[in-house]
Amino acid sequence: MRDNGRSGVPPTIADVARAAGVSSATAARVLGGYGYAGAETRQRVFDAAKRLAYQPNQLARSMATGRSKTIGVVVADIENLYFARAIRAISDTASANGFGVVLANTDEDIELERDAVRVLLANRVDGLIVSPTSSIEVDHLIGARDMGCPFVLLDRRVPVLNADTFAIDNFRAAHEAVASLVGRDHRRIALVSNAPSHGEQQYLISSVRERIDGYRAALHDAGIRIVPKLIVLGGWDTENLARQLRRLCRSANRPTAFLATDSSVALVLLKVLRELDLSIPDEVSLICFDDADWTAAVTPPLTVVSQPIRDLAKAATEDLIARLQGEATGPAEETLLQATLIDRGSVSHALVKSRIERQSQRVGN
Amino acid sequence: MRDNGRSGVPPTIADVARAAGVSSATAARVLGGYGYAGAETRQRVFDAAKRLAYQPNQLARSMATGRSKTIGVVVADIENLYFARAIRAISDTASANGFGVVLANTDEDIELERDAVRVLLANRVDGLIVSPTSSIEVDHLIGARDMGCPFVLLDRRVPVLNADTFAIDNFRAAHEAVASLVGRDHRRIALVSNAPSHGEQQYLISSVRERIDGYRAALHDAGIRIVPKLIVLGGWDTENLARQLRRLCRSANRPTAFLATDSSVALVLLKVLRELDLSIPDEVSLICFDDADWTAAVTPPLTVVSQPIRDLAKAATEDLIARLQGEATGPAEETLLQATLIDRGSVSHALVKSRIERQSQRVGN
DNA sequence: GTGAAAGCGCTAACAG
DNA sequence: CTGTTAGCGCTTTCAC
Repeated sequence: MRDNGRSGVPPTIADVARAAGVSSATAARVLGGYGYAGAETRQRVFDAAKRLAYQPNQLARSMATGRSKTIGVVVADIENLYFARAIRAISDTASANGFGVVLANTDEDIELERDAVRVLLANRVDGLIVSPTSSIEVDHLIGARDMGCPFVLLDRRVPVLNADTFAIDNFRAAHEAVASLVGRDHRRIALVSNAPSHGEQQYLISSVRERIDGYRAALHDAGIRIVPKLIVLGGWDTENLARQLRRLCRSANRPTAFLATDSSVALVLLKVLRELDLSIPDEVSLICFDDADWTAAVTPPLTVVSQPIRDLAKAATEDLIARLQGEATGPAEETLLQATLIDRGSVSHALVKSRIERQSQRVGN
Repeated sequence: MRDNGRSGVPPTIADVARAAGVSSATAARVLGGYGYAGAETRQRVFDAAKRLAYQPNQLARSMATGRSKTIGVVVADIENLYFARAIRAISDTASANGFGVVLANTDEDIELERDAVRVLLANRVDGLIVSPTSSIEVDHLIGARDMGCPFVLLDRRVPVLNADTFAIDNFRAAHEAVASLVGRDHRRIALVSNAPSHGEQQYLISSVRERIDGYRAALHDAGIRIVPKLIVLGGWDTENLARQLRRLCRSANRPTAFLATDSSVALVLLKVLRELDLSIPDEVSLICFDDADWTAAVTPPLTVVSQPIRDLAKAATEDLIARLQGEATGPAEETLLQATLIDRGSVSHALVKSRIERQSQRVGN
């Protein structure tokens, strides 16, 4: 009754072996590509396999070998361009190495992250690529490692974990961006992020924290006083962020330039500026992180900090796989890639504005 | 030597059973939540499990039950906003139902799609959600079904497959968009897509084909002649698309309005228009499919056809899971959701332009 | 209620 | 080179 055709029940190695007239061990060896097998036997097995449309059962294989050839990916949100690019690169790199990818979103919620890791562990992924929400609550990651499931960190650093980490040099990137604004005589420069506002410094995800540090350092280097109000944190709440920005832009001391920590923040800012009828770059200059495709198509095109996230994700995946395969067993390493400032024209000289105004008045417009 | 601590080897049900002083069958019953178990036994098992930090091995479970509690998702490209949203919704819906998601990209390449399906099948996903690249080469999908792996179609229809399908009413959406342009006196309306240009009608993915049909019908209804040159197909090649658009915009009979079949196409168009210094909506009107977040933030905000892709993806996932669980065993059904035209201001009256020009000349500007 | 035992499909020694 | 034989960790009859 078994395998009497193509009806619902996939053929097993035993079926193939029977059809080929060999033992299932032999069939397994040729189909699995390990161990020896005579040329003719080999052929017979392949033929039989093709005839029955045999598909190896990776589950059984994993069961027997103890390794599933899959890696788990834990990020905040696939819809976020940055992570989408990362996942794409991870997925490509993984399948090029014969690994599958199983996905989990956390929405920056530590409980969801815990769940996600638990599920992935239950599915016996061989390793994890994680962009952790918290740099404090990391017990589940330690637990994963204890259970023999290694992980690498992507985009965010958590020193206590002592794990291979792949990130941007955020300090430097922010420093460079702010310095370029300072170089055009901007002095009231705001930093805008979606990150949570409540907590202490240490509760911020490392990337944001480092960007803030870079921002501060650049201002400090230029001898510009740091104004706390110019650091705007939205707390993952777009409406809230928009409100804060509106208030800031209406205040007497409106910033002349903004640094947005990602493209979705830039979008909020763009909307607010349009509401208030403030033009870029004449009245307000803007730089944002992430070279989203739309940033080059809008008017004016946006000056951005381009992050090599695909390279980062690829490197992370290759590193994880190398470790899984026993190569690369050294101590934890940190790979820091440099971001690139792409000047497109959303930044102008801070004085242009007042010059224009004076000019207009003279003309009597 | 086994399980002497938290060292690399995860505890099994047998370990828990031993620690609880019961048989592994009993431990399995309480941990697996099936079959009977005395209240006290139950407690002892739970305690032991917690003490050992036991994590069920989903692989072994799948092996024994024959079902893996995972679904495979096959789409063209995660980086594409539309699919990213879909995947997010699928992933959320799946995990709400205790299912995992494993991912595969095809890049609109039929060979990659075949590979992807093969890998997913090998991993014994219980079912598939597919956005097929071709409506012709679908043997691998039929094969999957024959092997007992059911699938639902997302976004694209393939009637011969006779599978549950979840898509937008693309004909109607395009018809409505074009009609709204016609209503503002546009008569030279171009349709722009990334889809391949070479093949016959039938080789186009269904969504694009239906949008073209809707476009044609709307023009026909308005008594406007259809000009083949106004249907621009890029063939997944952005540069090529840009070239064609540039040529079209420079021609004497430049279209007064464009319908872009997705937001990435709109991006290309936006860039070309900026190059040629054509302003929206005064000189050119534009509607694009997909309510990408940036479309509302740019100047002017773009009028879009908003597709309920998240709802679609959620419905697809729920339907698949229902079928997997034996509920919903009826014949294949097609779920067509309606898109919504969101008017934001990138469309103006076709005559405005000439009127403005005449005015300017009168003023002598 | 609980335990013993037989698989799920494959790999991995180990003989021959 | 090829066949035999144990498992991998869990579920699932079937007795007790």
